[in-house]
Amino acid sequence: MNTFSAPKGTYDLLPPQSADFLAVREAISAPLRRAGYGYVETPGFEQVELFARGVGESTDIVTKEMYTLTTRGGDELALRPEGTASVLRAALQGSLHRGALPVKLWYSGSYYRYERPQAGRYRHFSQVGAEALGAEDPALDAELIVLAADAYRTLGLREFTLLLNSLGDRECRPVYRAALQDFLRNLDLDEETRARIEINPLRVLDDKRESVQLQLADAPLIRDHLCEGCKSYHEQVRELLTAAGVEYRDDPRLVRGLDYYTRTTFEFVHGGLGSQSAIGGGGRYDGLAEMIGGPALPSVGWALGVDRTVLALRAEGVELPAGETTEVYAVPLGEEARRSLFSVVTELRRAGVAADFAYGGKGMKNAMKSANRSGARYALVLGERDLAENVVQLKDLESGEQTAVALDSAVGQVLTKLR
RNA sequence: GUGGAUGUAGCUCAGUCGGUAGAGCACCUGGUUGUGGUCCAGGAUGUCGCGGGUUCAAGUCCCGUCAUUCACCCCA
Repeated sequence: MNTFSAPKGTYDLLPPQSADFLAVREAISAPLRRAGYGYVETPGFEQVELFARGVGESTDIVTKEMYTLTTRGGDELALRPEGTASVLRAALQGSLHRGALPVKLWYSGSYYRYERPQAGRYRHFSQVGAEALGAEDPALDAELIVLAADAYRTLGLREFTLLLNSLGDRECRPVYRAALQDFLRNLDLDEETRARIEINPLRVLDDKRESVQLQLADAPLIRDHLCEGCKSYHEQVRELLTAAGVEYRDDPRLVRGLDYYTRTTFEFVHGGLGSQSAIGGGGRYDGLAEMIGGPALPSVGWALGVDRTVLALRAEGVELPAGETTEVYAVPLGEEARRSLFSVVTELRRAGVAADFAYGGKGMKNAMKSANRSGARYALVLGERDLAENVVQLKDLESGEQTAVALDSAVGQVLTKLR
């Protein structure tokens, strides 16, 4: 038995399932690259303060879910719990915001949160994200949402819903916040929730407990408190989405767990994951750059959960196309054959053919079994008899037909057969 | 942090009333001296999560513990 196992809440990605993850990352990122988003990669850890100020001191992410550490030099660091704060920090540090705006960036990586593991919730998880920095334009919000929805569709995902809301801006949100607090303070709630009313009242709307939801029926909604600017901005985003054929559902209660969101807020939810239904989400964060010490830089972005998207695809029974499969499998018999065939395989690979080789000195029978399992269409069999005649046996594994071809024309023959 | 469920072969699981373990799949060997997928024959594999208790006897009953898992909370 293994002495070690992956830490709680983590898992290893192994073949063949790992191919699904690569396919999901590719399907999400390819459209971003085509839409002018450049690749950005930031460290796996940052100063704790960046997340505390960026994500929000009052959020669960910062107060109880970060993996923090103190270096020998005394720096307080945290494994990144999300991507936006890091990417914005990197863009500011690299002065990208001094060039043409918006700056459009995409990224893919691992994130860490210390939470109780559960279906679709891991301590180490994988996201692909996109951020568009430095422009206040409803079309930019719409662009990102359309790119995400289209990526899901391309993967074959069907049963997801896009929830849309506006959280207002620094002008109208405080007014709403106060109105909501007045309402919430009169409800019958537990101590922890009462505390939340004072720190982050909007998040109370997100409570799933029925006893809480029943009391929230008449809660004031942000949409009735939006200022003219926010109202018109949100309306434009909605129109652009509709024009693009992207379906959405207005959800006036949609709140996100990160404090930096303003105006447009959205979440993609899927019913097949158990209780963790969000497969992706994001929104506009016009004040974040200033919160982490930069200039005003209105921005919008999202992150899609790779693990959760894979779970959603499995829940819908979507089969992703398999990745690279072996086309030709080489079976050598004996030392001399091994040397010759190895060169053939190398040449095939250099010519772009997916070729594999029976390593480990297997017997004929075993080697053929491996050839079969590799999924290869053709096998190349080389033994002493063939060497004596300077030929190699080219076998079609589907039909079982086998023909001898000249050893030095083998690569060409295989290429002709395959193409 | 709170609550529920489950831990038996590599995987999925069965195991009756307590009598020291079984199936399917996968794997290996042979049937075939140099030919796979099908078929046939044979084979290997277990700290029954761990520790303790009850008992003549524990995979089975009791207690503890660890792990996994689901839900709350929170979020991707």
